[in-house]
Amino acid sequence: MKNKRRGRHASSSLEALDSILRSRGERATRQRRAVFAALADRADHPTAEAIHRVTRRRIPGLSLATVYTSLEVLVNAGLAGRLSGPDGVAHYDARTDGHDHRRCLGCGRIEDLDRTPQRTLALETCHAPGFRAVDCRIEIVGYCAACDEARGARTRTPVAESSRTGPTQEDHHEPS
Amino acid sequence: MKNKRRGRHASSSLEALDSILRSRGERATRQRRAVFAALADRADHPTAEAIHRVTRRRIPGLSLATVYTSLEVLVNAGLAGRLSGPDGVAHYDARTDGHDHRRCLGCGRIEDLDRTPQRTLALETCHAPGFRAVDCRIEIVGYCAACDEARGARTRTPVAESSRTGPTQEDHHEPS
DNA sequence: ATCCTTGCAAAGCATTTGCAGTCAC
DNA sequence: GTGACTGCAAATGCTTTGCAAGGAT
Repeated sequence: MKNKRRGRHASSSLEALDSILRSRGERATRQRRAVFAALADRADHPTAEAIHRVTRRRIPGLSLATVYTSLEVLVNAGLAGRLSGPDGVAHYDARTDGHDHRRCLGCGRIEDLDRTPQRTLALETCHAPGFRAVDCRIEIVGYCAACDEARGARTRTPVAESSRTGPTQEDHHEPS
Repeated sequence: MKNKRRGRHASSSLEALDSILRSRGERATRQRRAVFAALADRADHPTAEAIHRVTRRRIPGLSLATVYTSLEVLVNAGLAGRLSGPDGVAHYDARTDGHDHRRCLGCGRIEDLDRTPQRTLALETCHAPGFRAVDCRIEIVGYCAACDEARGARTRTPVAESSRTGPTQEDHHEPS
């Protein structure tokens, strides 16, 4: 089963984590390392609760509140990104380079898209007078192969950005 | 004062509202008409609470819960769109055609962008195998002229998608 | 030794829901 | 007249916060 991508930049980044945090006057605690490692270990974009479930296995007493504050620290330090979507819950991203996302309306899964031409174009053309652009967020919305097939020939209503009542599953399966 | 854009498609759409709702077996109530009118009346992208403040002037007893459910009905009927962003609150949009947005990190204001080349490109190229794309959401993030100037030469940290602790103002000024 | 962090629980928000009264049909 | 809709308030779910105990520097 697809275990590609696991531990992709965990090695290099985990070493940098300590010094980056310390250089910001913040402490490199076991909890923050675990949260960061759990995030860097995954190619999907887990929620705080998903990260909590994983990290709790290594650190049983770790609380969800700490996961939230640790993620906040990581985001502020530029070591993680936060994604907000129609589901109303925050998803976190170990990648901090500019890239696009693809969200499945069926299962809620968010995937990375690399070097898309529309991102390049958007960053080139978005510098309108009267607005200083610093970034752009691009998200392709649709159905992944599994969900598209599962729905079959059902209600194929082209969704815009509706359905907060949409996907419930967030977290496919985590490694044991 | 910039009152351009007010009532842009209110006339045509307000007439259609009743029949569209009725054709869906739903009722065209005074509250829903007011919510829709308030939304169509504005070029910015108000929150439910902002719409509540405006509609309450016409219908004093109108509750925030009703605004929420009315907006839900409108979104489901394809008469409005919902925007979710890093601020954690839902913004609503009277425009239902595909278009991009530009969000100011200073004041939180969201503006429409018409026919951007990156949207065309994104919709053309996003049909990857194993994914059926139905839409794309593109948001340019940065600072509007006023906010850019107000910040002056301050902390010009290029923001990615961080700062939930960012903008507080959501709603410039509403017509009395 | 200092004081930043954690864990717990409680508070905060935005949004949803249950129920009785009301209104559109 | 009937059943959907509203208004109120309470409930929900995600996220943040206050405080005492614990841990990193």
